[in-house]
Amino acid sequence: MASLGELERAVMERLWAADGPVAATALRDGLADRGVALTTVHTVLSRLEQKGFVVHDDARPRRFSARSSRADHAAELMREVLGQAGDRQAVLARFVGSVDADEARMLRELLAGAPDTSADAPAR
Amino acid sequence: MASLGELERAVMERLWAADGPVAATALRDGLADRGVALTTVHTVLSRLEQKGFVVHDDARPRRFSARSSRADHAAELMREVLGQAGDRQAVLARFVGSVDADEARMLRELLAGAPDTSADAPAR
DNA sequence: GCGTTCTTCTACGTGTCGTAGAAGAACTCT
DNA sequence: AGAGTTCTTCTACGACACGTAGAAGAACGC
Repeated sequence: MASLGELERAVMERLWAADGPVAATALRDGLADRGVALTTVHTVLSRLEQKGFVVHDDARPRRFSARSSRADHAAELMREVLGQAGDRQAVLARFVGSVDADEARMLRELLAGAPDTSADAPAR
Repeated sequence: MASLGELERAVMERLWAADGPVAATALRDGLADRGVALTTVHTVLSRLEQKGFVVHDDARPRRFSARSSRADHAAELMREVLGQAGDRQAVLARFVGSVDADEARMLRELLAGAPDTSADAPAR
């Protein structure tokens, strides 16, 4: 799994927060606190594209968007961790043991709502 | 969160698999396929200690052991991902939507077993 | 057409990680 | 105790990822 650097994560955060494609200039402005140059933003965007996290359209001022939602990304990471961890049951036990009451409730509801076979993974 | 390199992960894997402290030489032998030198193993162990993943006793041929179990580590990673991800509900929904029937069953059982407030997070 | 803006190429500094030699410390065995 | 063996620590280097951005060329607006 490719993990993200500091700036890369910040950029993804902006893309996830946006409700549509975003131009590089807008991203630079959003990252004004960091004072990064536009070219820096472009470099990062290229790298994110190579890693498969970002795509851009071919409109003239290019617009970039995240390939998957923040939630999808996070869920995928969780899956990955679980998958690579040998004893899934043990991991899930520790995980469930550490969630707070709120999260436990959410999990119960989600598990109740989604019948077993779960052939319903939304198209994504 | 400090993530692990290739060799670092391999070493952790051995430590997790072992049922007790392990000497550096044993680790090197376990990693024979890689043909790493003993000093390399030591360097990696030092770095892992700095990162808080490993501790060693003061017996003379030093013995190293993982600070937390593989399952604990994985569960902690899952927590971390969930925590940093803004909308926990959305993430959990995606996650639950992606687990297989087996995992769903485990989760249900674990959630049924552990009462709500979960004021039982082990000292650690 | 001409200035402005965007895109792409190339590059460098820093930090992390794999890799290990050298030198010193400690142990074992006789 | 002495000598050889083994372990530990220090130091270092190359590769690669990432933050950073300048320069040069491409496309656009007017």
